[in-house]
Amino acid sequence: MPELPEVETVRRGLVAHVEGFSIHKVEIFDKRSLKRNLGSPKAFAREVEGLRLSSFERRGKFLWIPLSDSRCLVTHLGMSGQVLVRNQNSPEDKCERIRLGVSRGKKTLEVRFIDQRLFGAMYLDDLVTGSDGRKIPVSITHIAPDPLESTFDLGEVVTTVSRRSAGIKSLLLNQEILSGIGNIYADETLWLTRTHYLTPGSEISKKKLRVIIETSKTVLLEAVEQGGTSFDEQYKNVNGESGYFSQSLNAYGQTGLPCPRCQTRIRREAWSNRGSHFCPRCQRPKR
DNA sequence: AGGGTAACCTGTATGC
DNA sequence: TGCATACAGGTTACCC
Repeated sequence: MPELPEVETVRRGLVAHVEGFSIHKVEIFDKRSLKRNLGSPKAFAREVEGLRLSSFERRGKFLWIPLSDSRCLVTHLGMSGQVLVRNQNSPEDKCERIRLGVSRGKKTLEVRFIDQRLFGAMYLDDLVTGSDGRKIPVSITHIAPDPLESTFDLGEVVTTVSRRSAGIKSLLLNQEILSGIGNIYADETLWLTRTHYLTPGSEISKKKLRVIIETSKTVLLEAVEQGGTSFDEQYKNVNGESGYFSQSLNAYGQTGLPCPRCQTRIRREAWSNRGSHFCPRCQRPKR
């Protein structure tokens, strides 16, 4: 479910509601949500309890809380993960997998990790200094900077993409080239730039690649401003509220609806175990 | 090395 | 109602 804008919305929600709180209790309802954690669930709880939530970091779709100079708690939401901040004794949420009891002074709250499909996870990890000098979890050293990071190198990404023969969509989704883009924002970026999703990266001019990557950044930023994209119960911010970017979608999930530019019906094609949405007229394949 | 595909899971919507 | 199928905001392991 969550791509960069949704994860950033969650991050901001945590900053607003639980920054400076300390973890006093850990409850694990489903161990499968710790699948990327190296130690046992007990060791996880032991290490996390007592620690202070001093800051919330993000790269692409990965979120982490530094716990010391060399350790952190990483959260990845997978396809269906949510983080909700609830009052103590709030009604139960479906598919809650992990609960962190947090408090500051007299104020006590719960940070609930919800995940229907179990593709997401929370796990403890070591922090290392990445190539750009930023401290990141070891497990994400292969994840490239996202377009919203100050170290993001547009020229480098354009060069990489221009050397690849894979389709532009799979390159935009490749988190080792640039991170944060998922199926929604890839389809939206390609619609905005009138690009067919199967066009090989090497067949697109550098000038146009530059426009495509810059457009992806604009789309991500606008979606962050709208609080992300929600079309069902699967994505909510930390308060359980929906984001509004779904109202701005031009292609993703718009199958059969008129293209906002030319009125041709948006088509969905099965692609790589998922779907690709595009306008067959505005986004013709290069012949 | 790079590209494509299947696998990991659960829940909901749709059609017969 | 019951059953089968399709589909869902991601990542990774494993083929070629």
